[in-house]
Amino acid sequence: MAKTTRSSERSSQRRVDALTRERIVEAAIDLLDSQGEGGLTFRALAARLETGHGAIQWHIANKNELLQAAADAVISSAVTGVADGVTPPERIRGIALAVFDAIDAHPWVGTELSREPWQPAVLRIFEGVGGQLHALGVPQGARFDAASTLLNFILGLAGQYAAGARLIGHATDRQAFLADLAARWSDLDPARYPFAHQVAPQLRDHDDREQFLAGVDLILAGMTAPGYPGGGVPCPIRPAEGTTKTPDASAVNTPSA
Amino acid sequence: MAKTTRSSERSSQRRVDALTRERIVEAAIDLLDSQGEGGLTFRALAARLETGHGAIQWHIANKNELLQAAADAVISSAVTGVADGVTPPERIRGIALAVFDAIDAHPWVGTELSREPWQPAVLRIFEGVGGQLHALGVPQGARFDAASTLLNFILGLAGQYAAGARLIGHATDRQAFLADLAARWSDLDPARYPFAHQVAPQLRDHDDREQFLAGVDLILAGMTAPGYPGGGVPCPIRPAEGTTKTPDASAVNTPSA
DNA sequence: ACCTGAACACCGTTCAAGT
DNA sequence: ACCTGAACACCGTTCAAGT
Repeated sequence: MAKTTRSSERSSQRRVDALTRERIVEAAIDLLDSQGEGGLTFRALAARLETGHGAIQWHIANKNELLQAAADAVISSAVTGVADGVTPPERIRGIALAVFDAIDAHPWVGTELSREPWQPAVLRIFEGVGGQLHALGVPQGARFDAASTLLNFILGLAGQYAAGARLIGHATDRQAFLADLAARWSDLDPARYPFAHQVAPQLRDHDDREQFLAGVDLILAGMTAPGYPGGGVPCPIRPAEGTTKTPDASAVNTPSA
Repeated sequence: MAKTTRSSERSSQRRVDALTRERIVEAAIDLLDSQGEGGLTFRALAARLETGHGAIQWHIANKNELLQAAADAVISSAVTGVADGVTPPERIRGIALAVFDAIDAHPWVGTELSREPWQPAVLRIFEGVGGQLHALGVPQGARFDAASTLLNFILGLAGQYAAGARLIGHATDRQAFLADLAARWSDLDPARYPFAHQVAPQLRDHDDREQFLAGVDLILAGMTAPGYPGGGVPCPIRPAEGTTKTPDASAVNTPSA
């Protein structure tokens, strides 16, 4: 063992705070959390890591790569923590809520997710929800569309929620922000905006997290509804006992043709 | 009439190409369409309008306001063109597709919609879909959540689709882009990413517009599914005859308490 | 009221030069 | 291989000064 760790020994003989990709991403997350989305610049990052900004760009090519790496670190740890061994709809809800809570804690993640398609973090979410559709009873031909629907809903909320957080500071300001927005909706011409005018009171008092979960449930309900492909089968939101076990990879990958 | 048009006569006596908010927004849209999202700068706009960039910022305070105005102009004209007098689900589909097509023609609109919550353009979409929910049979208490779900789905796709368009040039490149992405999904470790690995072929051949419509239909199906509030009532996607007329504003605004 | 253009305070990225 | 720091080519925004 002493022999095999030669290279890691050598790296540990450098300055303890050697500049690594990992440390850069970590510092970027700290900076984004504490200073907001505008707070991440190569110069600020360089100051925090006590180096030049050119040094950072030797490890990470550009800002896009840095943001994707930071978002993936947050989403990866959020999705990994979701309880396993529950029913498929429960797992989908769990993943969705984990993403929501991650964005709530790190609003810049929401901006980043909705900014770049199919970045690693987005793929994780797609896989997380898509992997449950087989066990949920959605037929092979409809799974891609169904997963895409859930993903786009999650990303849509991610963007909106992040934008809201960007606008207001946090928590307490939210009440005032919603009250102000609800007042503006209430003042809208009922002839031109009857719906917005009508739901203004609900806007003021609603809980984003609950509304998000309601959206997930609505889409889950649609997947098993009569009229949707694969819907109408004797499989309500909760699958029949005995089918809740997550199928192994080989079963999932059985070609459908 | 000659007397009442005095002020408009006076303004028409100015240079024909007087700098107005309208002309600025129009030029901004042209610039965004032709040069892409990065093409809109106050300097480029000033050059095109043959003035200084300070002059523009006298009419429009900042870039955010300019982008919102441009997006609203596009969405407004798109939503206005949707056929009236059809069934509620048909109208929701029509509005959703109008938004999709507008983003397809002006990808920067997708970026802008997903960037800022409750800007005028977003409110138009929200009203457009939300206004159909009553006639669709969604009970009062569930309408806000339902409209929000549809809206977030649309905005999620808006952001992703715009990001895709930002990445690739247009049309023909799309085939290559999807083929490349599908190949990468296919190469993913089936043990870690079974779902993405499995749907890779579908990703390569899918049509974004059809998938978008499938998502709208899935959510519509959920609204009338058993298990969802108001679902299970004898009201399939198409409401019973005689209830399809859009209720007038006073009926819609009846307080529910 | 409307427009000008210089000045300010930033950005991300590049790159020759060092160790 | 890894890091430095100056230089480049931009931004949006502000603002005293004009007409």
